[in-house]
Amino acid sequence: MENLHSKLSIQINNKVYLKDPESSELGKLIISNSIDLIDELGFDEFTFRKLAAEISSTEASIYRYFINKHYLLVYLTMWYWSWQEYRLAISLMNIDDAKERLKRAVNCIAGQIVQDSTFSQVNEIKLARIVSSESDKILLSKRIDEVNKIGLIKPYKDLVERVALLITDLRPDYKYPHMLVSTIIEGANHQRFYAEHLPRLTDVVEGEDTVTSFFTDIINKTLHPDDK
Amino acid sequence: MENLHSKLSIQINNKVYLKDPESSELGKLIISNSIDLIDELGFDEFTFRKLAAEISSTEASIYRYFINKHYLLVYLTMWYWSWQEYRLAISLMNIDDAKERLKRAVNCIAGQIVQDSTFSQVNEIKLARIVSSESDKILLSKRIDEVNKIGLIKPYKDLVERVALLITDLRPDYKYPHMLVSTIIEGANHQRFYAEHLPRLTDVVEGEDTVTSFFTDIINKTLHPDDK
DNA sequence: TCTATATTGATAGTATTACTATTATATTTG
DNA sequence: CAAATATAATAGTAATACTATCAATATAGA
Repeated sequence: MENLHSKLSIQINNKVYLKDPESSELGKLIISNSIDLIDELGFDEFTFRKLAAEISSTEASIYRYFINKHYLLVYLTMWYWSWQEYRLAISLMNIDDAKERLKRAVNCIAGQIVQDSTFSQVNEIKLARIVSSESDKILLSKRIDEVNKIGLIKPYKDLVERVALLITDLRPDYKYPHMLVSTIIEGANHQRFYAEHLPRLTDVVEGEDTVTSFFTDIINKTLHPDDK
Repeated sequence: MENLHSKLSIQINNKVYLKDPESSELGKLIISNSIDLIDELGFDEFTFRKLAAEISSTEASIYRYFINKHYLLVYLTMWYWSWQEYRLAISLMNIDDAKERLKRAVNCIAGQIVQDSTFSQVNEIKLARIVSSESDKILLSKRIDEVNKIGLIKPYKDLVERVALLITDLRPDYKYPHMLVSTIIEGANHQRFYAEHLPRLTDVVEGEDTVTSFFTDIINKTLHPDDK
């Protein structure tokens, strides 16, 4: 991806934080170090106390930014989905062919993440790993209705919608575009995790991006014009 | 499903518990009430203290059965996958046609759960809901390697393997049978949850089992003989 | 430059959780 | 009936998830 030299920042719904972490040095430290720590410890073992120690600050200071660690995770996850939508938009720019657009979209949502230097305090590789293993704690949690009501799932729904539209462009009569997209996004995350820890649940082959091939194959066959 | 009058019980790897909960009345109370409570509160809010209060026992007594609540969840989840494999075996009994066998398998793993009266202390509908929203806390957790090493994921891997074999029977050259099956099982769980809480991620239609139709459609098209 | 305001740090405290330990009392089994 | 076992009752600890208070410092506006 080409470097966009203008200063970009991803806008996040202000209901997720008490004070915008992008607005101060401490806030930026909270974001970048929480990504490191959650990736290292897992979300359950991650605490504001440990984070405070890491950045030589205090629990109380962190609580001025986020009401609790669940909302910090929501923030990170929202950032990630918004960033994915931005990546997708870039990847589709100036591409007109519907088939090619969809192919690129699948690569975007199912493919492996590489570091993006546009956003300095975010390590996208670690963040992708976090979203991969922890985002179900948001999407499938008992708090989902509360979080959804104030609009915090919007970035994810927007991403799904955008790719679903590409499917509808190509095959207007396909009945399950949203289910297909959300299944691919989450399935890809799971499969990548399993490849490392539970290979018997997968068919990954060393040195190949089997996950992308698998979902590309599904998309191709499921939206095959012969089956209209 | 016909009632099997013989006393069946699902065998669970004894490394998941300290004392077999099936071996005593208290143990059975722990299982049945933990299902009720986790379904009601969600796993994060569920504690051994609350469970103890519910069954008029004590935390210490529960700790004699399970070293912690994570392992109790593993127990419940293992039980569920083993039960699913049993259901599948029953559903395939005396059916010879490979296509029909696969179709039935997909209905089993993606379809809606109904109560099974064979196992009295387990409410399968609630348990299915728990597995649906909480099992990722096992499969995607930092403890997965430890849990996997002692064989506690075997029931799930066996279930996936069994269905994957049906796919291979039908299409020996299909390259991703395990990924397809694990994606369907987990995807179906997620989609059912979204249907209730985040319908924009789905294409569910009131009164239809859209989830099963969606995955059946994927299976049919993905394994379509014309694409060989 | 002075002052008001906002931000952070330092410290302390509370309720709850996730356990462990000890002892007493039933209950079962041999 | 004695011995072993299971459970209840109670207590206690370290860690977590916060909340509250106040002092120090930086900043911004008049």
